Amino acid sequence: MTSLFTFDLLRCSDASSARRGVFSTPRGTVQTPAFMPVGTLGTVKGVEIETLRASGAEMILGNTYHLSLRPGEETVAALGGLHAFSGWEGPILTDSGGFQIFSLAKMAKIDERGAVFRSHIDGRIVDLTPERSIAIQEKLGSDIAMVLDHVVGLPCERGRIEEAMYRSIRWAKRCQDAARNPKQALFAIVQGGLEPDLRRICAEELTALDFPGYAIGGLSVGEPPEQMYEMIEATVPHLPAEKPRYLMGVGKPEDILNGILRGIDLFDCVMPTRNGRNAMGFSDHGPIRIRNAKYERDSRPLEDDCPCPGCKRSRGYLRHLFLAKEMLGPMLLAIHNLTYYQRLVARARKAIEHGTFERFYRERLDGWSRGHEPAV
RNA sequence: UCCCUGAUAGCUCAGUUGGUAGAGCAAGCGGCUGUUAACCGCUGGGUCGUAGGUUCGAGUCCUACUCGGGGAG
Repeated sequence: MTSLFTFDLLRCSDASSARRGVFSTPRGTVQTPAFMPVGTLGTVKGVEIETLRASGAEMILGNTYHLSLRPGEETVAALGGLHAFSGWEGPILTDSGGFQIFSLAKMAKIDERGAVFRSHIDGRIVDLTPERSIAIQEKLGSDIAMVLDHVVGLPCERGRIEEAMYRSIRWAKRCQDAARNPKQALFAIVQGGLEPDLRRICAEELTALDFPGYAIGGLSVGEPPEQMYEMIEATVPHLPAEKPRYLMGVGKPEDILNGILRGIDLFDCVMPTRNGRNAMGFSDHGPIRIRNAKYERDSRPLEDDCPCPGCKRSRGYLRHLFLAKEMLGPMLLAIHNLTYYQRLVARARKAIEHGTFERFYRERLDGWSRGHEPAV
């Protein structure tokens, strides 16, 4: 496993925990810090493969729970695995279904064995255990599998956080024992809510189990961003420096830079695609709500220097597409946002290489907080 | 010429036995963080066709008129 998956640190910042690395997998390398678009059902919604590649994405996500319900991991395997099935030839990371235990909690019963779901599609019972999650992910054939974890919403009383955290460690061990495929790396997930000492304990115990990568989970589930940043700071020092660190489900552009500043290497989030479909475009000047009337006759692109296909059109045109409910509107804004996120992490990588990341960080946060651009 | 029927928000329409009006869509704005989301939420907006009458009180009842739809001759 160590030979197939390597993580090389090219440079670590002197002034912060930011670091520039390369994560290598049998299906290609990933320049870090990296942002991974979310492709829950074997597609990054509304974005074709070449476009996704052109946006700069190197690794994408898939989801164990969703794909096992539809079309089913056996079907994906029969069609050649998730890569052949979807057409994405680069690295794929599959989430374990742990987040769905949380987000579909009304339909799930959780105990030490695992979680029993009612399918959100047809109400059928789904039995998701650590072993089953690994078996599904091996059938899907992703390059990185995630351990099944127990996520709790925040804020939450310490007792429940602690219980879920220790259970997550035991489930991580069971996932590790169940994993068979040497071509698939298994990442562990640190839980512990907003309790710094629980975060530390979890990080240390998982580190002792020696995983090829570590994720920080259970954040951006209701807590203010400052608390999320504090939890990253409480966790990162207790993770092995030579392994990639993945902040799950995060986040807004400012969250990404705050994560990088604190030593995170990998990010994923639905925000660029979902918010894009919902008519919000990201930019260096903050969000652009393209439905707003002020863009009706705005001939400028979303961003002047963006190479994405959406930025070959005017804001007025993009607004028209949304008001007319044309599917191209959501597609173009999703593509723009993915491109924006990729350009953001690319700039961050360059800045780390040049030893100027902290300045880049301050300039960007300042630009977003000013929140407006020069008048037309 | 007569009879019937309709006129309520920008649009299509609800409005119980009379107690000064609602919905959907549209519009404006906001939210979205390991996707149950091309989704969800909030807001604005109407001298109830016009003029009279009955009534304590009329979008609701009566009369006339205007405009639209249907029918008879």
